[in-house]
Amino acid sequence: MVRWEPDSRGRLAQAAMELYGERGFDQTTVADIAQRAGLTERTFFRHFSDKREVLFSGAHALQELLVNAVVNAPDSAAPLEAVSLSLEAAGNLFNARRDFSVQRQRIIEGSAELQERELIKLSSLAAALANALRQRGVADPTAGLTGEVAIALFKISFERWVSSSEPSDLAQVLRDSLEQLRVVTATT
Amino acid sequence: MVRWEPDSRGRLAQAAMELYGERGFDQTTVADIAQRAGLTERTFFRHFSDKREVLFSGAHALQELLVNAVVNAPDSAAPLEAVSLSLEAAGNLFNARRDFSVQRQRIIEGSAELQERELIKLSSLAAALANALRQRGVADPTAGLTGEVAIALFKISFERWVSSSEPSDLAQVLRDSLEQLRVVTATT
DNA sequence: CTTTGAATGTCAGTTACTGTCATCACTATA
DNA sequence: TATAGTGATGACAGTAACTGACATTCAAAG
Repeated sequence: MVRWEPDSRGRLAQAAMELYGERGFDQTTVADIAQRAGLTERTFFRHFSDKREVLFSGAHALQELLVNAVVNAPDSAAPLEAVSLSLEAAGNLFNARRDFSVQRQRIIEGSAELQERELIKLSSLAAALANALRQRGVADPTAGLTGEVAIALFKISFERWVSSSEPSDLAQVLRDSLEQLRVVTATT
Repeated sequence: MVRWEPDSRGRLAQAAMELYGERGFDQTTVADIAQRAGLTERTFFRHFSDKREVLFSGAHALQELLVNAVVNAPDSAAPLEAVSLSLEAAGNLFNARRDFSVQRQRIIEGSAELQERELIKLSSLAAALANALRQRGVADPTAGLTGEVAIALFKISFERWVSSSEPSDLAQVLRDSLEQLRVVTATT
């Protein structure tokens, strides 16, 4: 017989997702989450730095994916092409988890606090992409600018992807958005 | 003789700026701020929705400026040109308050909470710009994308502008960044 | 002089989060 | 087998951001 039920962290994350979905983020206390998971409030904060972080624990993996894709892009790829390849890889990752993504996004849209956390995670991704580009020898301000533009593309595309009625291919939406960007920035 | 010293809100804002600058945001309590302003904690929260908002009360005016500039841009202006005019106007506004901007940015950089708030304000600006473009008849996804790109340009430019040793012209930095963007997105 | 009203004070309460110490089984090592 | 860790959890007190409810103040309107 085990001392404690296994996977406390996973149980906490699941309880949190359920409660955020049922009552909304603001109407859920950490005590509620801990109780549903059969643990104490203190233990929640040992696994997650704050009440919001439960929804963003995947950000680290996403950042690694994006950065690796940029670093491993062919030498011939221009900065924007490199981050496009990177976004494409991320797009395929999300395609496999569309239902989860939609549910999660619905929760986030219901809370300003969660939107703030989402934005700072995206900002961190932009910085990481910029760093990866610098590793490729891209100078500033191009590196920083391309990182920000990549995240802007991702935001717009992700938004369209989760809100479309029939499931679509995020990677394709991303390519379309890039094409739109090229049109918008083209000098007449 | 007056009932209370005048301009409670202004005194609170000044006390907050001073204390955030002296000890940092995290090391300042609302009680500290209220005491320095000669008021109570409760009164602070009557003037500012939370501890962070003191630093962002100017966001509304900035949004109005940006939106108006887009709406009033010549009909002949393409979407990206319209937001560029808008950013140019904002640039001139900030040029007049560079010292304040630098001080404020230093405070924000010292606190993740403040960075989150800054990002959601910028995101709100992007949405407002997108709406202004739609008023001009720009369709989605171009409107949303252009709004996000404008904010990306602003972020990158503002960052460079506040961190440069010798004062420069933010409007000029913005123009340079736009030129960089055009280079980055140009199809080879 | 009375009344009214906007701005402030007072105070109790909730909740996110932290620090500290105790507890409990499992594990390695003597 | 005994004993000393070790890692995860519980228990509990404390801080600080914020909220709601009600009292207070004093200028201005009547």
